[in-house]
Amino acid sequence: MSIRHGLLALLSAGPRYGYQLRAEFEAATGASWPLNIGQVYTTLNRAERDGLVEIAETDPQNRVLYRITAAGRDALAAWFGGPVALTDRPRDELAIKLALALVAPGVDVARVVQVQRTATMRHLQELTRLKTAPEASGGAELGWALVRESMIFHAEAEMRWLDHCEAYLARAARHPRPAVPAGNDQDTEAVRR
Amino acid sequence: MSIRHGLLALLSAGPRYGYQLRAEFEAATGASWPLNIGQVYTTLNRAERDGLVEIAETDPQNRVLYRITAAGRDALAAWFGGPVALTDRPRDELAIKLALALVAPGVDVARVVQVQRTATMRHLQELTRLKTAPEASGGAELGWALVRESMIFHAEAEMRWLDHCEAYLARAARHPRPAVPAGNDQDTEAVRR
DNA sequence: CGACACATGTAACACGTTACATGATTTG
DNA sequence: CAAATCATGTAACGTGTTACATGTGTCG
Repeated sequence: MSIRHGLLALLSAGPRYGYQLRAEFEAATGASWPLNIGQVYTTLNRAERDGLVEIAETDPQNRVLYRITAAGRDALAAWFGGPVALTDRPRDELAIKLALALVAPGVDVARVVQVQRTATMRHLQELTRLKTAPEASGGAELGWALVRESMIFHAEAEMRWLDHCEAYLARAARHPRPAVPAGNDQDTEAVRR
Repeated sequence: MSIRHGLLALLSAGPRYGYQLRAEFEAATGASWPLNIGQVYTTLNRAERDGLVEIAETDPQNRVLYRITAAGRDALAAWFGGPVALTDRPRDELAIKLALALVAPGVDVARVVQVQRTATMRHLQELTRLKTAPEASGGAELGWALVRESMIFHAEAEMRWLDHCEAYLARAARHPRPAVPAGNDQDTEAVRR
């Protein structure tokens, strides 16, 4: 629901039209997550369906202006007023991947960790490089800085976690699990009952 | 696509049926993201449609066993072989929220940060509490430990980021932006052309 | 028997994403 | 004029999510 709320936030400053919303959304977040223009219109339609926005009028240039409604302001206030909960967050694909690499037979977990480390490291370097880059356009530079820092912090956390995993695996290698004796991959345990 | 690949990973150890897949998936990830049983069947159907799995046979107990196909093994190998890319990851709702709180009029950004900090802190405490909890069932304890650590690392990163944001805001408060003089929230800038 | 867990499946919906169609306007 | 950009919209599809329907087996 981040796009929906994001558009509501922009509309809370006054009526906007579709293209303008995309431009301002990307300006505010530093275009970290490019927003397809079609998505803006579908999201606006659904928000209108739900009574959060309404069509205000038409521009001098014949552009369709959307206005936030009272219900929309309520939804926005609820968004800003409460935290982003755990349950709101999507599954962490990397964590799932590693956890399942452990139970899937014939997967070189250490290699998976290494590949990810390389990619995350490259990502992290790119982000830090951007930090010192001469930011051209003025304006909502602040938001992009915050988003960028968020990405950096999470990438660093991921690097640390990968180190952690590697250490864990190294320890597990020294104290190996008995593992399945024969080559019978087929039947492990049925679901417990 | 994490669920799809997750099921493929489990099926790579041999044929499984729906309920079993859910049980093993949750066991491997520590039930961090509870998996609705309906989701398992729809995902299996779609994977079958795409030729990644096929129905193997029926159990002694009349349960429908799915088997991974060669194409499924290829897809799985590609998943494990490559990193989780940036573009694969969903939008970070918290970062978007903060970035837009900066540009939305009349939002107390510092309060948003504080509310989030409280929630994340509580989350972090719960996670560290779980770390020392006496884990009952044996088995795939390792995966859950890794997932839990991942959550902890990311929660810590979020706390640090929130501190960072607060410092940023405090600095901005000492060097305030001119801000809009009158009460005219309506029209900011049109999209640049 | 009745309640409960197991087991499979379908239907409907949400959001996000892409591709496409259609004009108007600008610009080289 | 031709190409590009602006601007709005629609159609189709993907995954994820929930609710519901249905039947079987078990256990008190």
